[in-house]
Amino acid sequence: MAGNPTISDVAARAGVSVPTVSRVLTGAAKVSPAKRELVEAAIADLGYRPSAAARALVSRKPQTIAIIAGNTSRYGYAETIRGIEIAARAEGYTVMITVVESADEDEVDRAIEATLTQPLAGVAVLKFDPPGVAALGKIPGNLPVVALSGVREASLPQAVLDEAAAAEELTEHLLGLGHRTVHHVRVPPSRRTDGRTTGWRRALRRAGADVPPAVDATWDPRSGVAIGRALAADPAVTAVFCGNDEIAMGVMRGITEAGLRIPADISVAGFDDNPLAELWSPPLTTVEQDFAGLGRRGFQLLRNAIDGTDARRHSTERPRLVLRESTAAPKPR
Amino acid sequence: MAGNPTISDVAARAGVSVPTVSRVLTGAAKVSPAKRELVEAAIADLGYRPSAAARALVSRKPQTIAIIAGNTSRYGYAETIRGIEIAARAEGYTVMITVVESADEDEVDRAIEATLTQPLAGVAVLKFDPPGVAALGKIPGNLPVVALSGVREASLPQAVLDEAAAAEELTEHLLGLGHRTVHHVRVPPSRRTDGRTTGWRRALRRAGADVPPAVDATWDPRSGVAIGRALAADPAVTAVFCGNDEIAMGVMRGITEAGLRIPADISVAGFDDNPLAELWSPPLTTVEQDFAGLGRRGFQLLRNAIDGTDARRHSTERPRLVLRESTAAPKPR
DNA sequence: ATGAAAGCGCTAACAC
DNA sequence: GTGTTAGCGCTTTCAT
Repeated sequence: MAGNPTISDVAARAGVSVPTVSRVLTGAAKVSPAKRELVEAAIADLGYRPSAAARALVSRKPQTIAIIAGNTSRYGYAETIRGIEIAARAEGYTVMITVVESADEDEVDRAIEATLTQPLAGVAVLKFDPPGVAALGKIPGNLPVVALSGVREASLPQAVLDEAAAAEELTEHLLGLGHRTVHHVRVPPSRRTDGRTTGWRRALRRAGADVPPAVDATWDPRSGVAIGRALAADPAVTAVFCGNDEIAMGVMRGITEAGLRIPADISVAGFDDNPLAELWSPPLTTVEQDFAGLGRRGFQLLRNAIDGTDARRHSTERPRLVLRESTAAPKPR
Repeated sequence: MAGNPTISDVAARAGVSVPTVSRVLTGAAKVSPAKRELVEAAIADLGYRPSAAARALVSRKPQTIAIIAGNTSRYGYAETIRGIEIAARAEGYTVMITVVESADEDEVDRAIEATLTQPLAGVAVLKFDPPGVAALGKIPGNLPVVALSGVREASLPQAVLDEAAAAEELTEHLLGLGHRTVHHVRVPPSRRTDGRTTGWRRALRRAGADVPPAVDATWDPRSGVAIGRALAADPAVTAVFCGNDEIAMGVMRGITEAGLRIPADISVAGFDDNPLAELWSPPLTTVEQDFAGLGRRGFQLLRNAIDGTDARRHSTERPRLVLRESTAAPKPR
């Protein structure tokens, strides 16, 4: 026996037929205790492990789900993936990850093709960015899918973090402190607009405040530094809402380098509640997003889709404001 | 045709035999241009996609590798996984991730079993922590494996970041600044000792400096705060080397809360060069670890093992010291 | 309760 | 070059 033992090796060793071994394995039908014991002993002796490939081939019930993501290492992405993985593992699913780094059509196609080639029970797409959006569009309709993201959408099962509501609440908090308006630094959005920007604008409009143009940062926290310096140079800027904590940290550094203090001169708020946010100086006011929970909820929706359960297809959760020391009332003029 | 089209649907549609379609697919043998075109048209029409399960079953050349990791979201882990994934994808491999959260025997077994059930070309294990070490011990010998880690080891192919050398260099730097000794805060080690601790101790010993007991932190950056406060209370402490940047940030916060300044009163250095390290106040002296590169190198070694190439089985890289502003000469007494 | 036979979708081996 | 035949490791009939 050169390679791994197969089911027929087990059958031979136990002195039973192959289907009987299969029955023991799957528990699908009754097997007499005596034979069951023989089979189990043979399995243990041989170190036998069933082949998922052969199983998926014949039973058409793959136990693998694919996660498609534009990134795996940034905080929100990594935590969401972790949440999916934990929920999936708990229910006996294996997880496969495909990274689609750009929305470039060729790259998306290649990645999707490679993934869909696998026997998949379903797919979870992190629709956080343009690659995610592009990937979602390519998944064939007959495969169960769930989208995870910050922006609500109609057609597919989707788990959402209501970023717009949270951003609105945060902006209102800033306005309530007495700021005449709030400036906004965006992280790269998944589409023309994103929930954080939408909520921010909504709060400003409702309060009748000026809506200054949003400033675009990249995902690199360092991109916030120059933006912070520029913001510091504008005396109209008293409060800044950043698209994520990392950018906020860059912006704060830029503001500090320009000689202003936070929050005395300018209030800065972030988004995500990165584990380092509370350790920052000053500790960062932000919005706690339960990414791992998003992942878990997403997996549940995917399971519903896989099982054909006609259960809920949507799940929304409202992120929670975390007030710390980087925001305060504007200084009197 | 209820489900997905199969290779025989394609063959029927193109008016050729099944193996001919297979030959077009794999490029393994010559097919006349005419038939090739027919086949390609049929594939496109049907939206046919070969089944990786069936392929792996018969060809015994799976194109999937598994990554086994104790965590997916912490910086070093996430970056390493990203590096493996990118390298693997570039060579046509799909990546599957298994998380083993604890070294608990049952959990490790379950996770490994579930993974090995898949048709796998090979496995990459992140041997950063006890779960990784435990998992590594469970991989059957006939499966290509690579270990990625900070500590050199003999028997398996392994890609390494020479943390001991880097930690030694960093400690020497601190000693060279005039500190009588350097205190050390450890992150949870993968075994009794880890490279960072080893390098630190080696430098101290060689310099004839005191070797204070190492203090243990958890992975949570907040665990550093209390440690920082305690360290600040000890007047003998003038320099602290932390096992990673996040802990260093917690420690710095604790020291600052205790009323001391960095680096004037106490120098603090980290490890990893987290993207936020240079934005911290003061910017953190640390060691840049190329985790993504570690992942890439690891994948190459794994490929060697898979292909049976008798190429190198080890790859070491020396992390690079990054001097910033959190370390300085001790203040004169 | 159990075995024999069939077949999942594909590639390998062998004719021609 | 191309078709025919076999068979990967397993589950699913269908007998018994």
